[in-house]
Amino acid sequence: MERFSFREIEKKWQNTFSKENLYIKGAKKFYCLEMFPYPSGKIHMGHVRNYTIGDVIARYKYLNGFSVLHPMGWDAFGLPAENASKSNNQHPKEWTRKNINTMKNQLKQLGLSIDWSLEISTCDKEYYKHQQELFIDFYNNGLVSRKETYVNWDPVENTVLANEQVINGRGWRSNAIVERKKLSQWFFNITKFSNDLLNDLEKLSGWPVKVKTMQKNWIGKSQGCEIHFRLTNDLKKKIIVFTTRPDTIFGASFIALSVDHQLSSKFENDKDFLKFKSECNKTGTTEEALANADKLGYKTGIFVEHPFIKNKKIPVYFANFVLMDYGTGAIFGCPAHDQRDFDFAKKYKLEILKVVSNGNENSNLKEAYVGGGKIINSDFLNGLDVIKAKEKIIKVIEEKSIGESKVQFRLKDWGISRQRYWGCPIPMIYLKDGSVVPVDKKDLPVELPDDIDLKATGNPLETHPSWKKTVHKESGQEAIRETDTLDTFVDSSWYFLRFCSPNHVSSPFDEKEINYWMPVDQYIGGIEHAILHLLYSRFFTKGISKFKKNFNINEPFKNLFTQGMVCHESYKDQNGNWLYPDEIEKIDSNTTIKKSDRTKVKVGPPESMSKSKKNTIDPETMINQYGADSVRWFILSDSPPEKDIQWSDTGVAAANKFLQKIWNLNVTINNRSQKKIDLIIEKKFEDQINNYIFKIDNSIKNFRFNVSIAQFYEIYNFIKAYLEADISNVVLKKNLIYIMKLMIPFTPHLAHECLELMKCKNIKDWPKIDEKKLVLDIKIAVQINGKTRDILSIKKDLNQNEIYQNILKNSNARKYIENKKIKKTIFVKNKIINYII
RNA sequence: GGGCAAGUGGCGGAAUUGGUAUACGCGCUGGUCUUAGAAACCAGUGCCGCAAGGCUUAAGAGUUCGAGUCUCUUCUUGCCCA
Repeated sequence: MERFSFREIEKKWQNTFSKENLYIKGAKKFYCLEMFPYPSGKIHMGHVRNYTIGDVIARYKYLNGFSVLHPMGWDAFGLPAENASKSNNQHPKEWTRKNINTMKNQLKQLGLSIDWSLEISTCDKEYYKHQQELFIDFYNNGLVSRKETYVNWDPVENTVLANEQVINGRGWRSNAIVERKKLSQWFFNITKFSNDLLNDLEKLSGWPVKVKTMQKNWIGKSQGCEIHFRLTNDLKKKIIVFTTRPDTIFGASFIALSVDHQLSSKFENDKDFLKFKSECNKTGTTEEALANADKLGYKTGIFVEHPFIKNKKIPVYFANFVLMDYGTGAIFGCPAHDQRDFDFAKKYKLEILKVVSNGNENSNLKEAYVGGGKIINSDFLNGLDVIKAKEKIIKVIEEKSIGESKVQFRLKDWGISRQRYWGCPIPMIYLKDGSVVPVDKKDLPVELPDDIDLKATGNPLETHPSWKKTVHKESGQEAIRETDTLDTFVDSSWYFLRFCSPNHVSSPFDEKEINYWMPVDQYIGGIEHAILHLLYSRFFTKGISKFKKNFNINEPFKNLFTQGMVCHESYKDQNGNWLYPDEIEKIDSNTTIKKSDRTKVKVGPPESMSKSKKNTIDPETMINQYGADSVRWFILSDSPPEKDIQWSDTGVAAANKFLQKIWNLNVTINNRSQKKIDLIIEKKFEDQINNYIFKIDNSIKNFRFNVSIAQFYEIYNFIKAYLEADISNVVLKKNLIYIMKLMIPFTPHLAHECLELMKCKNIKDWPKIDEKKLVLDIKIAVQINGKTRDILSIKKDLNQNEIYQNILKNSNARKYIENKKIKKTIFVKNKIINYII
């Protein structure tokens, strides 16, 4: 048998692919986009899976006559480049370029249908120049502001972290305990779009429900109200609190203020208070940190009146779990029905009064009861359920003018300042007279300086001897540049727009191209970006549509697919050190040993591949060993794309074997000597192939690539069984060509090579299904009392009686119905007959 | 604690959406070929049983002529939010 040499063939076809142009604009367009990678060094299996899935879709659409935009680029700014440069003394620019080159070559080896002429890199000044322009546009349209706020400060990375970068109170990268620090920061006013971002989720029918739910929870719209509490010693003054549970007002036993509340000015000279305040600043700002932190309070000695209970005085505290940027920076505490309030009340021995019945009114609470129920101990609210009580109390509060209904969002403005070098400079300057203005658009880009001191601590742009000094041309004033750079999430919030016209010089994008290609028809990436990247991209799209007149896009991604992770077992030796898969050997199903010293190895469960656990498989090694087609085939074959997949060496070897068989089948049929022809056999053969085409086409459309691949295995067995049958070479070849065309999206190199062997000229002609032939010989299930007793192969459309006669003649179900009284017959034509006896 | 998924052989998984449960692959067993091994090829492989047959989709109930699929309860796992 001829051996299929994937090395030669893959190289040959990659050359051809690079010359193909998928996106000649036609009547039907399809924008297929996978999340672009961070150039960290080499590609990993997660990339292979992501881009293979994308390539199947892109090629499928291309072969079905669509103009396909299938670009690739690099999310090239970010902290790792800076860290790497510190440890190996290489400039971030060089490090990044080197990685991009490596990874680009690796991606090319996968045989992806990517149009590399569209390549962009976010660290190129040609890209970030336009980003700076967009920033200024956002600024001029009131969508950027500068605020002094508390931020999550990572003391190891020396930088500000977004809330989502804080995990369990620690920095996501450094694992250092996060502190609260007050800084002046630039913000995108994403909260101006809170309602749109929430409501438009409903339009996104092509998104996974799961992702939409996560975004909905993240935006977190809640109905609540403000309530005014008058100070007992000065009735003209009041504290305004915000609450989402006004129905629990009768259970209020304290007021808690943020340490930054206006009232704190009274305590500026109070040493104890200042000490308390600095203590508070050690707590992070995430909800989780606040919930888990020890509840600390500082008693002010001030009291307020309860708005509904005469002569009830409520003490006022400063508390560490109340933040100034949530609501009004003041809350009322109802310990019985809020866990934080409960913890606080226990600590400071405050009253805990139940106002919502948990069904057991006289018991003492061990923790807060946050469920629903009837209101009790609450005067005019008694007997109402929580929802009704909320409506009523808000109405009363508004009537008495002691507060008002308010909608609150959990979503906060997007802090984008980073005290880092390797990012897009924020194009703002600070004038001598104290004003802050954008850089003149004509002077863009504000370029990153190359000559920086990587060893120095702090922000290299800040410490650079001259870079930040500039002059404001309009006024002639000396000025200082903003030395913070943009969060890298900004870079990825509009790259999908840039891809539509990546070489457009005069503006970020050519609006004609945008309106042709956008929205992205299929976006593919990891679930880890379910909230931030996708939310920010949606915000950017909505923001741009506010100031670009001809920009008609409201949502960037029409369909979203989130693929699962690639997993592998992990291995630990006797000393607890992680081992790479190629350092171990499996003796039998229970024993795994370390190759070097034959000691036993502990095998851990399959987990997401990560460098720290050494459970990684290098794609390039696999491609060299088995070929790109085999790797693509395996990564699609074993699990549905949205689920996690376990990497298996035997699996990829099996893929390789099968592809070899496919090649041999093509060679065999190509050289086959002509047989007798039996038209009935030929028809049966062609009808069955027609069925397979239908199933494969369907499974590709539904992202069930593992099912498509199982079909190819069946087809192989099916065709092979016909090689010696009375069937003409013309029919065999014609149908094999159909199958090879179906294989192009999965194994493009092999499929093209086979089609060339078969002298197929018209590649771009996806096999059509003959709908009429779809159901061929009928198999009907024969059931007795709902139990299947036989399956009959019969002619189509037989009636009940004909089938009954058939059973009596041919079926071993006969014994169940012969001489029995049939009470009832359930008959579904061409599917099932069920006799009840 | 709340929300959302999911639970099918030794393993990954399939099931035309309420109508043949276990497709396809891996693994395993036997065979052919070979000095031997590897590769390749052929056959078998849910469980119990010699067989006829019976049982089986986490557990239990329900709806239905018929449930892996729909409803309820319980258990387990994963993810997200707290």
